[in-house]
Amino acid sequence: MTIKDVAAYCGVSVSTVSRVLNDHPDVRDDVRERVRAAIRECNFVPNNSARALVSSRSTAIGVVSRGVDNPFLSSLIRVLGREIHQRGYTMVLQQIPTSADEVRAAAELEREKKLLGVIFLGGRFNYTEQELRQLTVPFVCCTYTNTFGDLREDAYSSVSIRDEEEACKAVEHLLSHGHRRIAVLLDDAGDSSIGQLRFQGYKRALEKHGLDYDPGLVALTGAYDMKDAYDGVCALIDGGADFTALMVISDALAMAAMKALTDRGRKVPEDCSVIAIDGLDMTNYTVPTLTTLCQPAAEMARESVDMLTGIIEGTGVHRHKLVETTLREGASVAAPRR
Amino acid sequence: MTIKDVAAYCGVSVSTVSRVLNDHPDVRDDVRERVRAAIRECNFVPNNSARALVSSRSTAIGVVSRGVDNPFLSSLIRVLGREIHQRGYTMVLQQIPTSADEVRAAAELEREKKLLGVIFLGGRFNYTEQELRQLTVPFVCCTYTNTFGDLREDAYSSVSIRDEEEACKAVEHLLSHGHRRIAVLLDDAGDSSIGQLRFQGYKRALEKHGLDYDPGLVALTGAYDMKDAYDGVCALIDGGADFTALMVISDALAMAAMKALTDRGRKVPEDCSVIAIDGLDMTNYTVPTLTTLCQPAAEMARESVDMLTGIIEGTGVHRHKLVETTLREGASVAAPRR
DNA sequence: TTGAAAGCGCTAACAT
DNA sequence: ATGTTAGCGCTTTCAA
Repeated sequence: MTIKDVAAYCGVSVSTVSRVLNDHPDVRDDVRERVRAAIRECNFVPNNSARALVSSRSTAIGVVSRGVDNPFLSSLIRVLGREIHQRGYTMVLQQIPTSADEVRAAAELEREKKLLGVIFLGGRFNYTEQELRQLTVPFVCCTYTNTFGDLREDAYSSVSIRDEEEACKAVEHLLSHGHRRIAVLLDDAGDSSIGQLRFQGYKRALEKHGLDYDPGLVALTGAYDMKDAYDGVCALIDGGADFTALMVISDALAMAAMKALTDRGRKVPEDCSVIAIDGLDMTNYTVPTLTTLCQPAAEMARESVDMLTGIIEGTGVHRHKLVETTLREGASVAAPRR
Repeated sequence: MTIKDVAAYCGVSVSTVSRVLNDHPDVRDDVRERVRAAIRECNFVPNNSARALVSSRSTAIGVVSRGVDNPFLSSLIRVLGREIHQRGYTMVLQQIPTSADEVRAAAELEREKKLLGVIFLGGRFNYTEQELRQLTVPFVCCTYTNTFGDLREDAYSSVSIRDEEEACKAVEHLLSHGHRRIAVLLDDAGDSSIGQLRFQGYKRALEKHGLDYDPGLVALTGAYDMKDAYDGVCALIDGGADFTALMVISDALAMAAMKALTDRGRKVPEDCSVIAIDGLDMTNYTVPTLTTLCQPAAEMARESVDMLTGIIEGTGVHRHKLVETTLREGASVAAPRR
């Protein structure tokens, strides 16, 4: 069933059907109705590939998100959708597995959907100029910046928190409560990841306050996974590690960590304080409520869209915005007992 | 930058470039290398719209999931991806907002990606034959069935749990522990939703065991939302409702419910037991661990793909598979104190 | 207000 | 082994 069949079905030309499809004014009302009826009766659904192939301009902004089940990214996507729509653009969302290549995905999407620009979510930290040449539209990295790549600063935009600094702040929050033996839980997924940056922040905080870094206080998870996090913390405890507080690199892993502590007979926060970074809505509902540094998702989404539309419309230039987290005091941090 | 440009760039014809792109054997090795180099140097990325438009057959199976942040669906998607890939097909994932029309989305995707079939996740319960005629390929509803629509049974496949019966089982689990005053938490999103079916199950369990249905023991959430669930349970308690156990229609809402109970000074399970339906991995990590009826996500995914590929390959017919949940005993259910 | 016709970028016969 | 060419379904001039 094509536009041609519909045209034949109601005795008009394909251009007329096309006009109806695209709400062009130059169609007589009765003809318009006749075509509409035909479309309905034939269950005709236009082929977007063909449309995209031929139509020159679009209003599409691509959002390429790596990781299907990262809840922080999900909340970001929701706000992005709203912001993009508000500015009169259309969001084309592409979620890809963590193992996939987001740049390639974006490049293909750019051609398929005639994108005006791309917003990357949860991508890698080490893009090269070479690989980004696949893209011919402007892009912004949301939640991260190209720390380890060789991109020129004026070649893209980014919105992110200072991961290292914020992790340092998290540890300092624990320090300010009197903790001195502070453990850390992180994923050892890759070397150029958010986890590593936050781990650096952990070490810097210790150093800054004259504490020794003790590798025996590091719990590693093989993957970014709650079971692994749970096991990691259990192993730490079972190994006899002596700590009164735990810094976790993300809210999701912190949930598993609190469970491990509880199951091993350590009350949170009495026996062990826990702090994390992210600020998921969900961790408002853990018992106890998680204390965490919230990333300003709404602000990050707004900034990303602002920057991108600025460049698309020629009114802005590439920038790199750093946003601040906000401490959300739950009930998972207290002074150490001893 | 098109295939034509690449062809010109290295002095061959477009067909040769096309052959290289599609790994056709009939290209001399040195030519193949030359073309590959050109593709790299030109940062050429093929236009999938054009490819899809012209190529007749594909191996694509569409997965259309309504609801970006339903964690149960996320886990399903992961398994579906694996299963589809294993059978030599390609998964084309489309996640759409709850407000969107999944049938229309699927129909557009069908044409764009030349789908062989569609798997719907989290869709509506009331499809009409008429609207489904937009689709010209077979489809299966995963996690639900067309309870309220007029689809003929042999027009589609489905894999789901018996929502009403399972909810009934959940309540009976509470009854078996000696509970008699059992409250329920549900979303009043729509009338034809999973929530309603499970609510029916709640009422049936009471009836079956000679207990009166008390509207005063129903907590409603406006939306499917943790904050609403939390407020709903608080309102129930503050209103003086007298109950020793709570049945929640989903794991996510149960997390919020347990938090509300805890915040209002009711210990789970000592003062109030909680049971839910879903079996998210995450609720293994709540404190206390949630007792819940687990939907067999892996089995559901496998069955869905089996059914669909069976029909695609002509070796199967449309069926409606009902799967059983498994009780995962956490620590959120105990005998009532009084 | 309508229709005819030229492509959009690509694949797949068909020729060579 | 490589090139030529006819479309895929649609939008968009341009003419009528």
